[in-house]
Order: sequence, then C-alpha cells, then structure tokens
Amino acid sequence: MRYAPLVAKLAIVAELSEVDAQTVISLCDDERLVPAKRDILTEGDRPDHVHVIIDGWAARYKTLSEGSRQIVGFLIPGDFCDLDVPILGRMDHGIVAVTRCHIAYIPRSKLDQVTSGNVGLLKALWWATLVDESILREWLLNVGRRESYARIAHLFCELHLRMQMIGLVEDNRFPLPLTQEQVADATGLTAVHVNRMLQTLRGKKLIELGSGYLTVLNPEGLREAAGFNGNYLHIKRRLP
Amino acid sequence: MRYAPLVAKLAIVAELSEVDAQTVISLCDDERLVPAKRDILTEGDRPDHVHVIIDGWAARYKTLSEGSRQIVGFLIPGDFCDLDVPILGRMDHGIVAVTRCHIAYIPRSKLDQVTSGNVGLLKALWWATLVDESILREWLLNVGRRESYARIAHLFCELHLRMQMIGLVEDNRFPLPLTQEQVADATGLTAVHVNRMLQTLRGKKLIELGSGYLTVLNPEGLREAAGFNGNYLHIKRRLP
DNA sequence: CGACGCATTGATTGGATTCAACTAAGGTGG
DNA sequence: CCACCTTAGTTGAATCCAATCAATGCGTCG
Repeated sequence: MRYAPLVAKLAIVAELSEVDAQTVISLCDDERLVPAKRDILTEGDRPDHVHVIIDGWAARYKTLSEGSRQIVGFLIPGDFCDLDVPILGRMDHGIVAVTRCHIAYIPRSKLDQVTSGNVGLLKALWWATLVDESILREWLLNVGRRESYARIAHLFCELHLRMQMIGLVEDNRFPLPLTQEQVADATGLTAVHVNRMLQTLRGKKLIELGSGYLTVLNPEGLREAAGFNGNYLHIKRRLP
Repeated sequence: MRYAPLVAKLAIVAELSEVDAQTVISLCDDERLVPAKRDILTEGDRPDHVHVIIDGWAARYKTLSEGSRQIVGFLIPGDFCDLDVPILGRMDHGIVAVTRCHIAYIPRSKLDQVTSGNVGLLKALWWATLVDESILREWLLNVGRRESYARIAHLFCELHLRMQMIGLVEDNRFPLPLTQEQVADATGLTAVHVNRMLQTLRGKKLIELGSGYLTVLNPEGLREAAGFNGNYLHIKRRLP
C-alpha cells in the first residue's frame, strides 16, 4: 500500500512496532500533489513543514549562474526532503519533481512531538539524513574519478538497491522515470554522451532500459562494471 | 590559543557561555599526535571516540579499486571527524592527516553526557554535520559542472572563508598545506592540470601561492572567477 | 651526496562536448 | 481524425579540454 516504502525504509534501522508504523502514517494525512517538473522546494525557502515523498520521484539540484545544472540526489518514495531545515534555517538547494509526486506535508511541530517520545524513530530520521550524506560522498567519487561508463552503471546499481529497500523491485526490474538529460545532470555528463554509454551498457547485455523501466539483466556484471559496493548505503537489515 | 578554532566554530551557531566554552575544552584533554600522511581513521573503522582536529589539516577520502582517489572534504582545526559513527555504525570512508595533526580523542560517553544537558551545544554539533553535507553538495556541483579553472578558484574561496570562521586568516593570507596532487584529488583533476590552472590564477593576479600559504590578492576577482556564493556554509553570525 | 617529493614544462592523445540533423512517440487542437 | 507541435532519444562530425606520458628542475632530508 501507499505508505509501504516509508515504513520499509524506517524499518531498516528502527524496530517499528505496528503502533509506531501507524503513528508515522498518521503524520502523513496532509498530502498534496505536485506536477512533474515543478519545484517542490526552491533554494532559499524556509518551509515550516517537513516534506516526504509518498509516491513519485524528485531530484535535489543546484545550478551555476551560467545555467548548467547538477543533480545532487534523487528522492524516491519514503525519502524526506528537508530534515535539515530546522537546523540550517533555509534550503541551500532546490528540489524538483521528476514525475508527478504525492508529497506528505508534515507540520514540524507534529514531527517534533512524535520524535521526542520515540528515540527509535528519531534515530531512524538521523540515519536517513546521514545516509544521504554518505551517498553524496559516493557521488562525488563517482563524478570525480569514475569514467563515464562506470559512472552511469554505478548510478543504476544504487537506484536498484534503494528501490529494493522500499520493495519496488520485481525480478530486477523497477520504474526508472529519468530522462537521459537527468541522468546526465546527475553524473556530470551531457545527454548525448549518456545516450552513447547507455548503448554500450545495452550492447553488453547488462541492462534493458525503456518506457520508464530499468531491467538489470546481469546484476553482478553491472556491479562489476560500476565498481559498486553498497556498504555506503548502511543497510542494517536483510532486504525482503 | 589552541582551542580557539573549535570554540569559534561552535560559537557561530550556539550561544556559548564562558562556562560552555570551558566545558568543550575540558572534553579535549586526551590529545594525540598523528604524523602527516597517516590515516586518522580508515574505512570500516568503528571508533569509540569522537575525533576533533585541534591543529593541522586532514582530508576525507574514498578510493576506487583501481587506485585513484577522491578527496571528499578537508578538515581544519575545530572540525569533527566522525560524528556520524554512532548512528551509521562504521566509517564509510577514510580520513588521512595532510599535515602533522593534533587530534582530541573524546570518549563518546563523555560527549553524550555533556550534550544531553546542553541543547545549544547539541544543535551546534548537528549544525556542523549538516554543513558538511551542504559542502558536499556544493563540491558535487563543483566537480560535476564547473570548468577546471573555476573549480580550483572555488575551492580556494571556500577554504578562505572557512579559515576566516576560525580566525586563521590575516590580510587575506592563510596556511594552505596542500600539495597540488591533493588539490587535484579534491577537484577531480590531475596534478599536472592543477599546476597549469594555478599558473593562470597567478597570472591573473588573483592569488599568490607558495611555501604553505595562500594569499588571496583579489578576493572579489577570485569569487567571480569561481562563481562563489558562500550561503551554503550557513554562517549565521558576522565574522570577526 | 644521492634520493625523494613536489613543482614545472612540453608534446601528444583521447574522452567527452558541442553542434547539428533527424527519428520516434505522444499530446493537442482545429 | 489527422496536421502540428513538443519532448525525448539517436546519430555523425568536428572540436576541445583535460589526461597522459615524459623529462627536467629544485629543494630538503637522511
């Protein structure tokens, strides 16, 4: 059901009782729809809600004054957009909806109230933000030192694993609603070059990509091509 | 004095009373020396102390199996190495001493004890880790989308500002103990190319670099060359 | 002194960008 | 219902920024 990704994600680190799960779900009663390509949050914003992706994909991004864009993270169902705002004060980057998104708006006060009485849940939220940070380090390695081919393979390995964490992978196949330009912006390449590298990935029978889905034909081969090691995602529990 | 950087850094977000400052300093009584190029922490470690740089420079890094290295952050006096370990469980990257480093080893229990009774200090620590995350996003933009010349300029702008935050800049001049290879590893370039770009930066009279010091001759010019905007460092107080 | 680390310079190569054209798919409105 | 338009993906050719390979200078330290 629609909150399964969020609950599954938190359950990776926290012991969630049935009651806890219901508590989390009850926080998400104010849900709003954001169309694709619309900003969910803009640089400089001081939101007073915490935003959680219930359904759809979004991307954190930063831009250069001359116009080029770097995507600094993808947000999938169960991900929090702005847990850092109460401490940092304002968004230092934007978040844009990649697909149409269902977003839960949780009043900060309500969240504080729940977490102040539930250490496990609080820790799960910190875990989520620290894993985001760890992912950023890995992305920096990816963009800074991996060749373009491995770079794209690595991104796919990560998304594969993250989608698995929230139960959205079946037979190594999962929704991947990204355009080649978005992949380019995430990997520091151009769309044209991404296109070419995708073709070599297809040519080597590692992946099948099209109509919004990615099938990993050869998971071990893809990991090898990427030099992928998932430790940086800090998954503490066996995946379903 | 030797703890000034640490206190200055925390004071950027927290109201530190004289007593608070003394409390923080008293945490640092177990200080150890790490020679240059030695690992302070290695990937996979599960340290039971929190490590704080009292003096010297260090670098967070990740490596590819084939050998190339990406520096994912520089640590200067006042910086914490491993605040995330209690939540994540283990280091997902290494930290190496760039210069000889004086490191304070704070027992985790002792830190917990102090922060549990001092919300301001706790928030300051969270601020520090979230700013690290923000810096990572900016670095990703830097490596992914800025041209090599601007990339290096941007790094220097950031280090300039961060050194200012902890009171180590005089007349736009501050210690910069990095080799060109280390700058290369931080910017995703090669040492040879860094060398050439440094020369153009020098040629344009933006910087003077040598014998372990960087002088920013033209701060505004350097910021412009870099497309630098310091908001991502989330400095909430006027600098001294 | 010799060895080593670091900085510098030149010549060459190559991976990725740029520019441009073209196809395919999908949605919209007359 | 089909002409039109937009968006995404694909392909080719030319160009360029940064990497690579290689050699040299220079200071420091054992």
